[in-house]
This record gives sequence, structure tokens and C-alpha cells, in this order.
Amino acid sequence: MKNTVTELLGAALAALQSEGTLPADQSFTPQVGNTRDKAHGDYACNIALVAAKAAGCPPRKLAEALVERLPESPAVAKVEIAGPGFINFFMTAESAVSIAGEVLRQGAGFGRNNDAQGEKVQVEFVSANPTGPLHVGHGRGAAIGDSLCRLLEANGYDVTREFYYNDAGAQIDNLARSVQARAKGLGPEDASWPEDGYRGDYISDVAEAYLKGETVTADDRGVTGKADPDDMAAIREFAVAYLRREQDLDLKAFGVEFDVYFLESSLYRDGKVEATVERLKENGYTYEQDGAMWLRTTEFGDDKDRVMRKKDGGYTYFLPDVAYHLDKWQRGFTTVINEQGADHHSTVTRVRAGLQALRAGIPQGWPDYVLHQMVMVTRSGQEVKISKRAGSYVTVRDLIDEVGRDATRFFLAARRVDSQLTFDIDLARSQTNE
RNA sequence: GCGCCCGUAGCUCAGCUGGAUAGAGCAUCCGCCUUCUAAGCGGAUGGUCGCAGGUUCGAGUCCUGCCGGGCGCGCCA
Repeated sequence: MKNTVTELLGAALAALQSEGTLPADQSFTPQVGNTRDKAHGDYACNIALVAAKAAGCPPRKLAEALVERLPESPAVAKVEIAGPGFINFFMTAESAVSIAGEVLRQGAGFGRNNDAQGEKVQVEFVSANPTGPLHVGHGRGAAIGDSLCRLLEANGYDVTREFYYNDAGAQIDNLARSVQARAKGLGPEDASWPEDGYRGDYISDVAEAYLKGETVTADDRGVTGKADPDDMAAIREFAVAYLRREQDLDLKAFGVEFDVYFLESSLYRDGKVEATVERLKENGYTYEQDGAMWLRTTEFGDDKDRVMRKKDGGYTYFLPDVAYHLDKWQRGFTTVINEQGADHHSTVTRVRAGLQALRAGIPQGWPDYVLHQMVMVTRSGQEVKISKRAGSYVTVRDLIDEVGRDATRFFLAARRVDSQLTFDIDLARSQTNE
């Protein structure tokens, strides 16, 4: 019905433009809003106030001219001009009734449309490192990201859900060292425990499975533990596969499935990291200093230049990130939305700067980001850090087990992404009982 | 210190991208039942929109400066 009103106004505006009352070189898009007070009709439009300056006449006068030129419609019962120049629309009862029939006819399909006509969109979300179980923050990302995808699909977009696994950086070495330490019978309290090692109990589970020679299947391939606590490469491969499997199971239990699991390691394997470095060098945005290679991200709005290759020859996380996003672009996604926690907000400027430095024809603000603020969990009014396995944080699995999948998804997606969110377990439980 | 996000009713939060008298749920108060979910229904109370300026016909919404809270400022991701 709102669209009907918008169309009618559009026709009236076009008429005024052709008459010369309104300048033809400007475009006027009427905004039709719901009224709060039914005395103001069903819908109201403020276009006369907005366009009054361009028309060079008082808002009320412009409103009158517009109303005179509104085409007849069976849906509209009455049109009034009110206040400073609002145009109020009173709809006929028949038009409301016809909507009800439409809702019944279309059922769950009501509101779905093909406006986007199958335009490709990629949404990357969760993208947790395979170094531990998914926690509440990832849960919020999963709930928001999947909801966003469903909305896009309902509007006719061809959506690709993608998960990026950082399975190649320094954190993974840290994970492998932690599992190795557990495999050798060490604990976090031992003197030789790796510095910054992962302390959670799940590390012991991984080590145990590795020593037993278990086979874990993640994505499409299986990895069998070699049971040799000195083979770091084998431990590393096994640990990553193990945690990826755990995360996949958690996501399935949460009702979220991805179309593409993209591995950071594949960027190295396929030479895309090297190719990105070469291109940045050719374009003249790199320099050597203190034994490291830097990228002039300050050329693109960053507050300082960033190291892209460390003294030890390894790349910082952001370089493969740039290579990854170039790959997304080359896959033909002109719209990409990255859903992440707000604690990663500093990467936004950096990644965009790196992409600009490639000179690959990528638009400046690409890709889009949706950043959600942090999540806290409370029970009985107290902040809680329950966790059966991880020791220090609340996992997605904990929440699903305790309050149920749908309630968890609802609570994690119910708040605006810009606001911090408090997940009240008591509240979630009480509503679940209904 | 710098950057990003938040601050709306006692509590948890909406506020349609600048519109008319700022809304909802819960809590509180009043009134309904008197055998099935009172775990229900109806109504009422409740606001200097963090503070102070500014922009304009009009500001919870935009700009500036403070105050308070969160996050980030690694050759970690």
C-alpha cells in the first residue's frame, strides 16, 4: 500500500516537473512514512516540506499543487494537507482487506521479492581461528550473519555464505606447541609450558585424540593422528582439523551452514600471497625498514604504515587478508559484506588500504563491514564465565545446551549490532518455557 | 593521549536515515476471573532523550566540546 502511495506521489511530482513548477534537473523521491496518530491518516509524506525550497513557494502551497495532480486510485479514500505541509493519506477499507487476502495466499512467502534479480553477494562471517571452540561472540556473529543472509535472499540476492579459516599464521604454531606440550604430559603450571600457550582443557582432548591415532573429518578430508609427540607438522595438521570439526558441529547445531570454507593456507599454496606482495612492490607502495617490509597504508587514510613482512620473513596476518579479498573480488563479488566483532575494527582501514594499493580497480569503500559490539553473559544478575571445557569463556555449545538453539539465536540477533549485548540466561530460559 | 561504538521510562530496549503529542516489554498501581495456563485480559502511573552549545521552518536523530561506559591502538589474528 505504501508503494501505491509512493507511485501516486511520483506521478504528481513528475507532472509538476514537466509544468516547470519544480526544476526538472533535480530528482525528488517522496518518503512515505507510517503515521503515529490515526488522525493523520494511514500514511504521511513530507515531500512538500523538503521540496519547498526548490519550488520557490511555501510548503502548503506546493502540497496543494501536488494533491491536485495525484492520479485517482481505488486504494485512497481521502487526502489531506496538514500542519506545515504534510500530505496525509487515508486508505480505503477495501485496500486493507485485499492485503490480508494477499498475506493468506502467499503464506510464508509474503514479502519475498526478486528486486535484486539474483545479484551476487558474498557474506563472510564467524571466521573464527581454528584454535578453540566458538564462544558467545562468534555466536552473535553467526546469528547476525545468517539473519542478514536470509534477508538478502528474501530480496532476491544470490547469497554466498563464506567462512575464512586462519589456518596458517603464528596462532596456529602456538596451538601446535600447546597440543604438543599436553601430549608430553605438561600443563600450564609447568615451567616449560609454551609462552602464551592455549590453556583450555580442550587442548588436552586434542592431544589425547592425537596420541590415540583417532581420525577426524573436517570439511571433505580426514586427518589421522600420528601419535608422535615430536612431529610438529603432524600435530599442527591434526589439531587444526580437530578444531575445525568441533566448530562445524557447533555451527550445524546452531542451524548455520556455509557454502564456502576458505583456507588461508590455500592462499600460500596457490601463490596468491606472493603475487600480492609482488604487485604491491611494483606499484611502489612498499619499503624496507628495520629489517621488515612495510606498506604505505598512510597513502590511503591509515594513521600509520603497517608491517607486511616481518623480520623473520613471515607475513603479518593482514597481507594474506588483502590477498584473500583480492580473490573475492576476482571471483566476481561486487558486493561483499564482512561480519566481524568490533575488536577487529582496525583491520577495516588496513584491508581497504591494501586493496587500493593493488590498483586492481576495486572501489574505495569496498568491502562493506558489519561490526558487532561485545557480548556479556549474566545469570542471576551476575556476569558469568561458565564453560565446561574452555575454562575462561562461554561457548556457543554451552548456550545451545542450556537455553536451546532458537532462543540463543533470537537473543544474539535481537539487539542492534552497534550496541553491546547482555545475554541474560535466566531471561532466555524463562521465555523458552512458554 | 588518539580512533571506533554506546548513553532514551525504575529495568531491558525500539525510534522507520531530520517531521506532528518520544514508543514497547517487564516492574509498579487500579480493575477484571471465581473448575479449563492468573504463566491470562483491560486500564493507569512513569521522560530536563548523559550535559552544554550550534545548524533550520523543525533535532532523540546532523555538527562541535565536555562527562560516563565498552573496544582497539603488536613485526598477534
